[in-house]
Amino acid sequence: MTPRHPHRYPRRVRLTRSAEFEAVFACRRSLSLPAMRVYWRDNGGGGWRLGLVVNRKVGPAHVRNQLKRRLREIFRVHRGEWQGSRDLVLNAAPTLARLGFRELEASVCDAVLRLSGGVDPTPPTRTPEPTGALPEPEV
RNA sequence: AGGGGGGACCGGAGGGUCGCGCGGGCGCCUGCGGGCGCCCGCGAGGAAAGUCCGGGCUGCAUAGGACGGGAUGCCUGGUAACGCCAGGGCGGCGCAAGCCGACGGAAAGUGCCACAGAAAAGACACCGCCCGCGCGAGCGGGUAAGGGUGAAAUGGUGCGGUAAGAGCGCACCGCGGUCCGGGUAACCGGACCGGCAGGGCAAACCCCAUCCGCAGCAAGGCCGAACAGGGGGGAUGGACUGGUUCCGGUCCGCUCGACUCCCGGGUAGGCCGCUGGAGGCCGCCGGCGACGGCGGCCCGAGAGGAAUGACCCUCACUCGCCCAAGGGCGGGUACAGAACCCGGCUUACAGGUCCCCCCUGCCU
RNA sequence: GGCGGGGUAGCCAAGGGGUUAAGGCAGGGGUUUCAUAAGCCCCCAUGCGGUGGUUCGAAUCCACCCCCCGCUA
Repeated sequence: MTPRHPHRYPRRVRLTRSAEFEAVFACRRSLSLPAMRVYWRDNGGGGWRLGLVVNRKVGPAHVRNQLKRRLREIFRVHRGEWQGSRDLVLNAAPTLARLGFRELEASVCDAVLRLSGGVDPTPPTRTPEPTGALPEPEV
């Protein structure tokens, strides 16, 4: 990692082709929240990568575009803080577009934290996630 | 000063930090496909929207044409083209500036006009009115002015006329025709003639005039894996076994399969199309104008699971609260995001700027 | 992005200028029955996605918007 620019967002950390999206969906691991649905898959190193799904129910084109830009911005800033290495696909619900940037940021970070619950070496000892028995390869 | 009408335009401004896309330059790395870093430049709209029209572009089809189908619809221009625009005509609204108008044809034909009404199209006479006959009920005839029905009933007003009436006659208006004048034309004006030809609906079928091949960048073209499959060629082999090491024998294959080479089509993916154009700005000239001509200057997005975001500061506008002017605190700043490119139309839109014109009131 | 199709009672829907906008399912009320189901009768109002226009008259014809569903990788 380049110490000078820790918050880069180059194209290679995005999911850019159908096969990559299909691979994430094929893992059949997801987390459903009121505001979004999160699919993920371990990609075996290389850091976190992001794919976005925002369908027309969310709003008109400029609303969808702004939402995707904000989600990318959140991912760019927080990507280095998260442990592990995974591909994420966020499927946004219509209510997500009504959130301000700060609320959006909090809800995305919360979602990532929750799906990392089973992986984190210091798991929160509260209620275990239903998918706690992840076949997590060693870090 | 108040009210109203028309046109053109802007659609937050400045700065900072992090980040993204494209182009250029330099450096480093490379498995030569590219990757990374630094610097510079550029990076959504007036509607980018709806996809309602028109064109360019691309492919397919096509001898020419007709039929079918669709579109347009006062005239003349503008334009690459248009259902757009400009000017003009006609009709309607407004005191006016101005605004609005699907504005060809119903004597080419077909069809429809519910209910009511006598009668809904070249048909008819309910109540009336008048004349004749009859004691009378009524009958025969004349009439379409009046009543009544209806969205719509054979032109309107007035005078004459008559038994009562009627374009029956006359004047004006309307309508039709011919001629003259103005205008490129739509149309306008005038003279004469005709007593009137004739209901409405063409966003009913239709007729007339003009225009239109079909599809759309997911068009179309190039490269092209893995895997499966197509076509053509090359090469003939494998197993077992007998004996005088060089000859045989049996079985299978020999149009299959396997091997190898070549060719062509497709898929994932990549590249081109992809942005310099009916382009923008300024000036001059022609034109009432839309627009055109000439000259100069400029380059202003090219993504592809899809680049414009996040945060902070100052200012502007606006709303609410506190409040003595002043200010303080908090909130908001529209409609909305390029996807091949243009010309229009339509729809959405906080707020604001400039110019011209009309009406009313007051002052000079 | 491009190209098609469609909006009629809660649901499925016919009607394509004429005055009560068919019919079926569901729901409600009544009748029948000892009771239930079935049957029979009645009900769902100003309404045909909105806004204008044409017409005497519009769900129907025309224009413009809104929404929904397909096709095209």
